[in-house]
Amino acid sequence: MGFQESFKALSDPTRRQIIELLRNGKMPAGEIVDKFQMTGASISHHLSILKNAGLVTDDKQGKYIYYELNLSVVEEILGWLASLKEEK
Amino acid sequence: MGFQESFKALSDPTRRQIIELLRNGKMPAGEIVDKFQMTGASISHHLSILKNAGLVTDDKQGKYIYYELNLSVVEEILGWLASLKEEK
DNA sequence: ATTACATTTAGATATTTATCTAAATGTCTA
DNA sequence: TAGACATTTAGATAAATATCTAAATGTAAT
Repeated sequence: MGFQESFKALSDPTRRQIIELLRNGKMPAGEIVDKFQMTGASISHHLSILKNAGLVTDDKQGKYIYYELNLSVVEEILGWLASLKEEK
Repeated sequence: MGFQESFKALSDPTRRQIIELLRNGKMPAGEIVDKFQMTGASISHHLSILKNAGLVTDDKQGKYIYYELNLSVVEEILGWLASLKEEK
């Protein structure tokens, strides 16, 4: 993980929308797919990038894989950005 | 501008380092170049991406071009990230 | 005016990335 | 156990990106 992957993950508009969707709680992959005009394979790719960056976690429950926002990574990024406001 | 360009700009490690350098105040392009093992042309390219994203401003004074961090864009990103902590 | 300096622009190349279609994997249900 | 469903993986392609060298631009100093 690290900022590299986090910011790269956030630099794509589809992935930012996915993250916004997940603000209200976990959601299965298929339901996420339904919100976009893009193949499931593409969304799956985006989800794996978000997961790799630590921004989401996944939880397999039988047929479904639930994705959930991981706020601790969001906090790390917030911390870095906030530090820019102070001289070193 | 917009989040698209901001996050893309922040997704490169060289550009994040440039931003950290500018935490302590403005700096001319050449001095920034000196901090990296990369050609001036490449740094210039990175600076133009940061500028295009609104993350830095430039101020030409004779021979030198001073770059300065623009915290208002940092604040916008902070705002978006912070909003992820609240349900919609 | 010439030269030197500071920075950017242009053009080229190799790498990364977003997306697609098709195929594979795993799980449930009839 | 077949078939349907949910999701991912593989492989391909087009577009974007980071970097370089070389050339251009603009400014200052001699």
